Amino acid sequence: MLNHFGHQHWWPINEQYHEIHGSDPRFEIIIGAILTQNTAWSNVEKALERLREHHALTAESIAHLTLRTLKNLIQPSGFFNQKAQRLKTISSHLLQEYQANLTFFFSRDAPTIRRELLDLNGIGPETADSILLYAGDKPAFVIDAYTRRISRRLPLTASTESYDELQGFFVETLQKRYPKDQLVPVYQELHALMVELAKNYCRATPRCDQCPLTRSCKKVL
DNA sequence: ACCCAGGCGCATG
DNA sequence: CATGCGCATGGG
Repeated sequence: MLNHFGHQHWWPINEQYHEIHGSDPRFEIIIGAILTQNTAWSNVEKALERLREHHALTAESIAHLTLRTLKNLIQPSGFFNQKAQRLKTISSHLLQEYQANLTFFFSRDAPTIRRELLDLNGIGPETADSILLYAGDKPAFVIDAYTRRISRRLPLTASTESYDELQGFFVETLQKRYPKDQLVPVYQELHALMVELAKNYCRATPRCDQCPLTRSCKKVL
């Protein structure tokens, strides 16, 4: 997939990104992970841009905005009533418990942070793992609708697997193949590549959970 | 006029 | 416990 699609460079965390956007990319990733819940990324970009224009890409600002203003800002990303509340919840949590210091927040092991995130209303397993992997550089493999679709149609696992079971399959397989210090970049790249693969060759159609992958899709694999 | 998108929480049986 | 449903927008 890497040969076919090239690097996906999702959420690059580097100095350059920080300079250009003037906000902590880790916080943007946290916000983006919530805004993209069952939503096209193009819509999330519109919402992020509006937040950036209003200097509302920090935990402090979001925690202090009125709910009404926040809903208006993120309106293009859909589900804005629930998502505005969810952004408030995570921002207030980071502010009150960690003084909005993300280095402090991420300075613990992944399972601890994961449990803490799952306790917040509006953060489920995928959102938690996306935050851990792409904002925290923590080894948390992300399972999403695309990953699940490909896994079912190959098939890689039984079709009744839970989130944790499917994640376990990927983690065990990858841990055997890569040294520990390579897992984070491998998780980041592989997840992004599977999304790209599914977008190109494995789009959702009604009652298509068992339909075979196309030949061109298998060729890439 | 449809269908789809990088889920989640809550209400039912 | 496990499905089902509502949430809302913009692009194909």
